[in-house]
Amino acid sequence: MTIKKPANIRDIAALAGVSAGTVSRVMNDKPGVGSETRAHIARLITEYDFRGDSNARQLSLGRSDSLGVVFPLQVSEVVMHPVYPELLGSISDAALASGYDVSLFTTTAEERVEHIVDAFKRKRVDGLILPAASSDDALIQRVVDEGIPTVLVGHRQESARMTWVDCTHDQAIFDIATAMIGSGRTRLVLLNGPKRVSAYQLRSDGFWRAANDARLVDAQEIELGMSYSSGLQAAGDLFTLPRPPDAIVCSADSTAAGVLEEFKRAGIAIPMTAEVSGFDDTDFASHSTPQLTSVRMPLRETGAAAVSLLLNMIDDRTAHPAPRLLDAEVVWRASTSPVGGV
Amino acid sequence: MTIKKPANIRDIAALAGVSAGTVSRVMNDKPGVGSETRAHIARLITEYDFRGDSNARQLSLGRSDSLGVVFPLQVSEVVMHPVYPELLGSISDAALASGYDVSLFTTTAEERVEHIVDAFKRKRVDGLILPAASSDDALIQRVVDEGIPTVLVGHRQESARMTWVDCTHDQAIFDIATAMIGSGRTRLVLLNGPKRVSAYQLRSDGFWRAANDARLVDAQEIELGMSYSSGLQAAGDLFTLPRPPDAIVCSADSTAAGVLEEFKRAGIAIPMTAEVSGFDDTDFASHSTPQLTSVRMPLRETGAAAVSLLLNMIDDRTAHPAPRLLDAEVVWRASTSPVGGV
DNA sequence: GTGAAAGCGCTAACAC
DNA sequence: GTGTTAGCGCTTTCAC
Repeated sequence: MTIKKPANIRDIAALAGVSAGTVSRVMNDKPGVGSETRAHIARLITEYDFRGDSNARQLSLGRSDSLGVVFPLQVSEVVMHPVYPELLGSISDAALASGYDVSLFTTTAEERVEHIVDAFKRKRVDGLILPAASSDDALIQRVVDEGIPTVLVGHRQESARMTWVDCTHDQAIFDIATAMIGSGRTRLVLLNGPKRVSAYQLRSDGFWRAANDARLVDAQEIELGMSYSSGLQAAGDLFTLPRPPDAIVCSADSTAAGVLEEFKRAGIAIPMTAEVSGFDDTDFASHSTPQLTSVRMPLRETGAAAVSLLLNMIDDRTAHPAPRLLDAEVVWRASTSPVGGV
Repeated sequence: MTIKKPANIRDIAALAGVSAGTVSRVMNDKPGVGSETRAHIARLITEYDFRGDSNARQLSLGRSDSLGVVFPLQVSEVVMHPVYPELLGSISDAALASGYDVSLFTTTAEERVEHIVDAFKRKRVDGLILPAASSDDALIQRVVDEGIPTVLVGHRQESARMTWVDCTHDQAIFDIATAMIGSGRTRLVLLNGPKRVSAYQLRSDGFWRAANDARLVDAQEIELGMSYSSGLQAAGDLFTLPRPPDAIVCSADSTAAGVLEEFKRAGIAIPMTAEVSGFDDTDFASHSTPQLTSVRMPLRETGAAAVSLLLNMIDDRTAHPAPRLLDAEVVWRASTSPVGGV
């Protein structure tokens, strides 16, 4: 004969001969229960595999213990594709470690913005992590208007209930471009994504700061999709010019891979005739010929920091945690000359 | 003077001079409300931007309107990396279209299995979509035991409350290998992922079916991680053999990219000396030199089908929808000889 | 067609 | 220490 499974906290209470309140105290590790009673109740909870109903708990508490994460996951050339899975994984891990679930929203398309705001208003999520936002993102404005606790990742903008986490894209690109110039290059090109995406704007900033510091006259920036094919094509185009570049800084390894391939086809020696760098430090970068200088972003730290800041804002309605700027690391490899010259 | 925002359904009811029940009927498009009353209440709801509290609704209804999706998102060589974002995006889109949210779980590691079961038992999710499962997955057993409505993606296993969606990995690889044999190749190699992952087992099946049908004696399968670097290395190793292969079937474009690169280094002509194929039909495949024959999986359809089957099982506790097998498509390109021989 | 009332299962303030 | 009580905000019978 099988034990009828107790359905709710009152059933457990009845079994233990106590009241529901006492069981609640035990389940939430609250004080005010005698150690024997506590042990007894704990045993019953385990025995009957009782978990409670989170909807009821959340209704009572007025919160959802759930974070919304907004990711434009559609495969798109615009988007910094390789970083998403890892970032998402790290956010999820960090949330879980703090007892939060992650609710996923996959686009910021105009018609979906209201769905995200709605999720907050209906108390489905307590706050938002919003990566890769651009300054003209409609969702940002709404989030500010509604006072939704929000942490931006990769876009630096603050307001009362909004802060950000980012890494030093600009400094990394500055360091790379400066090293290229230091090794004698004068005709630099940046193959960049669209600058309305903050991460790309920052890379542009770093690139131009390096070019201007060195009073370079031949630097240029080209905006394109961050794909293998666009790198391939851009490299082809550039080398039909009368004075082709001698250094190409790419905002993605995928684009750099296209450049490498086209250079191979065209017989252009790397790094002798032209230096090339990538971004994202993918598996490709460490195994291409030549190996590709690239930039490693601190993705797991970024995710963890975003969760930590957000929980901070959720727990304390008046908190306004300072933004976090983490270090991106340049991984120097053979596609650029050694730092500091030939 | 700003209007004090009505906090709950009773406030709206008071404003409309009706009872909460009536407002509830309007919000859920239920019959039994006069059209004038309905219009009036609808107007107030819009005016005050009232949404209701989903925790309360869920408590009352006993469900969460939320689907759990389990994705091992940690960057890993074992995992079919490029398909995840798109699959996840399509699941999310389909769920949203049916009024469901998506709750994300990022690992099936032993210690996390209970967390996922827990989420169901606490009514945080109504069911599970579980992609890329392998047959020895501990979560599958738990899910069956607990009777959690579940749809497997990429692993074919059924039980009372569990069904699956998959595509024809095996047939695609069979077609490719058969075409290679048809164009005169006799020494085929499959570079495959670990066979405990069902998708890789199926590719193995298709490969060996083709090899056996043709009574090939020189076919072999090598298990490795599905990365660029493992393709690079495997290709190098294979061509130190006395009788190197004349056709390499890869279970991922990333691996095929490594093979292509190594062949280029070694001066092996493709497809003349050896044919090569990939899987996933990434951007690389359509732009490499030579362009890469690859397999395009119906990812968006897969996600949509998974959601549809799952909602079916959630709505009807006795439903046991038939599994869905979708077609994977071989995209023939220059890295293999034309279908049917030279 | 609409209102009243009884839950859904939990938490927390207040008694004792 | 522990029980009692009053919600949390919604849905849904059951009257009228």
